[in-house]
Amino acid sequence: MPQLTLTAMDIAGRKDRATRAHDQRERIVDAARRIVLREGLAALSMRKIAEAIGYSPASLYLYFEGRDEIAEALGREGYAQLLAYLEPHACADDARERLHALAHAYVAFGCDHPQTYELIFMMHRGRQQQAGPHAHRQRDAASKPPASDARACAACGAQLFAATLSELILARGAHADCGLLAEALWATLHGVVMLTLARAEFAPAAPGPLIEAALDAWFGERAAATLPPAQTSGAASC
Amino acid sequence: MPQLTLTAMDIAGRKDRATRAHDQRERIVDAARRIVLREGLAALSMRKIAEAIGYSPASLYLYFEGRDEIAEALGREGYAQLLAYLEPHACADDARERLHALAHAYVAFGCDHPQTYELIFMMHRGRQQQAGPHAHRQRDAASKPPASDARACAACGAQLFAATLSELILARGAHADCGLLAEALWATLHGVVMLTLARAEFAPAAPGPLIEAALDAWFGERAAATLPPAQTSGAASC
DNA sequence: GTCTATATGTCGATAGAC
DNA sequence: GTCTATCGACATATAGAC
Repeated sequence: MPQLTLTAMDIAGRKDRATRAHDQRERIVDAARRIVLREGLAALSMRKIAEAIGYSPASLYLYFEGRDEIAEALGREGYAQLLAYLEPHACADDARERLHALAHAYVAFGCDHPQTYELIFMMHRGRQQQAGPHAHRQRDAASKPPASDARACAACGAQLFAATLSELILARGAHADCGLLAEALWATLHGVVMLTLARAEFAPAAPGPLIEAALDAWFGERAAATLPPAQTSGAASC
Repeated sequence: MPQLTLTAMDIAGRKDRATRAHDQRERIVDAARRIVLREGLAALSMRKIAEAIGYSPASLYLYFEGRDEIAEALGREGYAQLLAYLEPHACADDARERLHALAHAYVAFGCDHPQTYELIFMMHRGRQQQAGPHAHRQRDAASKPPASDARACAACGAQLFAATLSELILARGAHADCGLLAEALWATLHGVVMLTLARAEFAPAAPGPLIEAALDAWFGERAAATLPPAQTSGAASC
């Protein structure tokens, strides 16, 4: 049965091809990650990636549509890194303890891995239309999903804290709009990170005490009974 | 007295020259501002500025050392704009009312003038070393002051709120570390703005209620007695 | 599948004529 | 003081040979 054998080989060949393509994509992303970690997202370019893996720039287009797709892959990866980094800090039994640990870890991650944090939350800015003459075609084509998994990450920043926060509040018998407070908490931590990364002059002298003060005022023991009630507008309460 | 006349003319001439130079600088900055407002800071280039005012790119270097100096001038201007925007919102007699108005106005300014906000707080990022081959000379020369008035703006973000905040807290007889809380408040508002500017998916559904919730939890009437005490570490208390 | 070569555009900054 | 011309570098992306 030569047909069967041929079919089997076809399948094997297809698998091989798929695997090789996958490996190449990984090599490319690896090189891209090294560049971003060393020089920042703004310095990422097809040429540099190609040079780093001994390719010609043209070959990269066999595996990725362009720079943006590579950057997006790095962003996904970065978000996974952030989650992995936070996970061990979410193990405390006490909700309050857990919330504090998570908050400090979040800021620590952002400050210690600025390039990765930038990848996650700042993919958009700069280099808006600095591309070549064919960029508009790319843009039109890429306008299908503004970001394939953007919605998945959407409120994820807040959701990182929402569960713990709701547990904390419920345990105290208080009734508050957890979604709103989680967003506020996320914004605060994000703000601390961004101010720190923006300029040394903007950074809070000591982020640690600042985070403590913020959490204490919001969720400290003495604040237990004073949380604002769920509001009529906006996000669903917990 | 020909000497005197000559001297007088010299002085007049010098004044003229200085005035003209000043006018030219203004023309340049005006054009630069228009470009940034229309296309963002990343799109600001010497060539575009020159074209906008009918100059050759080379001529700009007679009035500015380079792109960075122009951007810095725009940043100063943007900060002044922010202050001017906030001022009318700081007129309420009641400290609590004033704090709320300031907070909302701050976020509104950032969201409504993203390019200007970027100019103030994100001058640093991207385009780090995207310049030409002679950029290193520039960098060496410019390394005297990392930013001439950076120190002046340093904790200004927090200071925008510190006075009102301290008044509010003192009025209630509570004792808290105003500096720390002011920084936390600033970080929160900055975070809200940045998340909003970064991506629609990140932005809080409604910034208004979020700000209200944050302020209420921190400084709401029911939170009056529960503010965290001044801490031993960090900034000076008020 | 990979590369060379190229098209097309961007930029900062300078030298030297006028 | 202003411009032309240019240097030297960056980029995205494609066409077509091998």
